[in-house]
Amino acid sequence: MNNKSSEEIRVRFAPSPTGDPHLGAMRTALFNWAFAKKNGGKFILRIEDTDKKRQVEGSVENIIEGLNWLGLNYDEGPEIGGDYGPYIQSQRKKLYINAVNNLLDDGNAYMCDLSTNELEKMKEEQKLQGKPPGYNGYSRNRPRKELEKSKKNGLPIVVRLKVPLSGNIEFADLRRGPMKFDLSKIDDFVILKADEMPTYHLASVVDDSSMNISHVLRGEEWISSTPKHLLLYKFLGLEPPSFVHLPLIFGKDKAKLSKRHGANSIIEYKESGLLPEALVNYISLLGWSPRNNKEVLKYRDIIELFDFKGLSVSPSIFDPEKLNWLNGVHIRSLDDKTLIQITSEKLSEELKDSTDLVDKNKLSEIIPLIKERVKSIDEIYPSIKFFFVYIKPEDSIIKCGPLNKNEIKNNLKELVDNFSTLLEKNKTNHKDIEILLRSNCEKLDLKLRDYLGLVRNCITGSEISPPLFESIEILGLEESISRIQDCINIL
RNA sequence: GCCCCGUUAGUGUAGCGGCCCAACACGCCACCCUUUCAAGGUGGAGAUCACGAGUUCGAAUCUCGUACGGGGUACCA
Repeated sequence: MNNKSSEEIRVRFAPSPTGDPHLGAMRTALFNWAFAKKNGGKFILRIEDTDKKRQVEGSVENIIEGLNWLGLNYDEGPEIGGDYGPYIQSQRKKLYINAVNNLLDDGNAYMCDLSTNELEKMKEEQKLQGKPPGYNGYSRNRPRKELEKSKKNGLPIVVRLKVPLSGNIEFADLRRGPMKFDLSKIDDFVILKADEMPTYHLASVVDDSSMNISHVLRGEEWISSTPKHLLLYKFLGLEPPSFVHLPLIFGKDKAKLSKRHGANSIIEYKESGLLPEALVNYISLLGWSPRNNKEVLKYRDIIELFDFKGLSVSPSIFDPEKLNWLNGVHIRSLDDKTLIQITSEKLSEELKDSTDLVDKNKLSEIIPLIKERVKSIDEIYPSIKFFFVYIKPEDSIIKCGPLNKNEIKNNLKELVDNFSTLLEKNKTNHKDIEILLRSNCEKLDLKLRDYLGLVRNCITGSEISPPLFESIEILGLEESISRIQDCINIL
C-alpha cells in the first residue's frame, strides 16, 4: 500500500486525557518529536477525548506541563493552534459524523440497535458453547430503514463497520516489516458509539488523514488494530500513513509500569529532583539505541541520531538505577551557573522564611564542591544544609580514633586557639586551613582520617560532607570556632 | 479459545552467516586515587545468545516447531 512518506513529515502525539501522562506515553512523544525534528517536520499534539466516562479533570494540563518540562515542544496543538485544528477530538465531531455517513451511504457500515446488555448476553452464550465471543453480525444484513426506525424510537444506536468476511489485509511496519491479518478474524467493530462519539479507530483515522499525518509512531498495543484502521482508510478512500510500532515499557517484575515501580506520572518525576534532559536521555534508551552505541545523549544527539533501525522490537524494563546514574551524569555536565540557578530556586522553596540565606554568591562557592557528589537535585540541600544551619552533631560521632573524651576536648580547645590565630592573621584561605590541620595532625600523631573526621563531624554535624578545608573557608572561621566550642561544651 | 508481536548476563542494548565459547553501559565486587562521601581509573564475577530440530563447510545471526512472556480480541484508548 502506498503511503505519504514522500511528502512533508508530520507526526503526532495523541494521548487521551484519562489521568496523568505516564512514562511510556512520554517516550512515544519523545520519539515522535525526535523524528519530526530530525526531518524538519512537524510535531503535533492532539487530545483524544472521545471517551467522556474515563476523562480525568486536569489531565490535559498535566500532559502539556509534562511535555513542556521535558522540552518536547510541539508545532501545533490545543492551546497554540495550527492550520489543522481544532486539536481536541470532542471539538471535531462533525468530521466523524460525516465520515460515518459516507460509510453508511456506501454500504460499508451499518447501524445496530443491540443494547450493551443484549451484547453481553450474546457473548456469554457464545462462551458457553465454546465459541470465541464476539459480535455476531446481528444487524449486518438488516435493512437500513428498520434501524433508522429504531433510532427514531429512541433506541441506542451504534454504527459498525462492515468488515469483509474473507481476505487478508497486509501492511509493512517500518521497523518490524510485513504483517498479514486475516479479515475473517476481525469483528464488525463499532465506529460510532451510542452517544454519537466516535471510537478511537474512526477518530484517529479521520484525524490522521485530515491533519495530514505522514507517520504514526505509537505503542505496540496498536498492532492488532492496524488492519481495522487500514480498512477504514480504504473505505473512506483515504491514503494511510506509515506505521511504526514501539515496544512497551514494563517495570522490574515485567508487569506494566505502575506506582509500585516508583513514580510513573511525569508530574511526579518533575518533582523528584530529576533533570528533564536526564529523563529524556533515559527514556530514549528504552526501546531504542543510537548507531554509535553512546548512552549519554543531549537533546541534539537524540535528534541527530534517531532512526527507526535503532528501535527495538521487544519490550524494555524500566530501571530506576540507571536513570539515577544518568541524572548524576547530566548534573555533572551542567555548567555551574545553571546548577546554581536551579539550586537557588530549590532552596528558596526549602528555606521559605529565610530567603536571604539563599545567597547566590555563597552558592557559587558551594556548588562546585558538591556537583560531583549528587545524583539528584533533591540531594543538594541535605548535603549543604550545614552551611546555612548549625547541625548539632550526635555525641557518638564526636570521636577521634583511639582518643578519650578528655584528649578530644583538649585537642578541640587547641584547635579553637589555632583558628583564632588564623583569623587574627587574616589567613582564612582553605590552603591556610589545610596547612594548619595537617600539621596539627602530625603533631598529635593521629591518622589524618581520624583527626579530620573529628573536625568534620563537629563542624558539619555529619560524617559525610563536601571537602573539609574548602567548607571551613566558606563557612567562615568564626562560625567554625563557635561550632567547635559548642562541641567542647557537650563533652 | 483465537489472532498478533516478542525472547542476547539482574537491567538496557550491540551484533544482521565466519572477526563472537559474544561487546558496551547501569548495578554488584575488588583494588588504585583520596580528609569523609562522591567522581575518576584499573580489574573481576555474571550469558551453554529461551529450548529443539533443520539449512550451511560454518548460525546469536536464516527456516520450522515447542516453551515462555506480552499485546489484542470493548459502545477504552
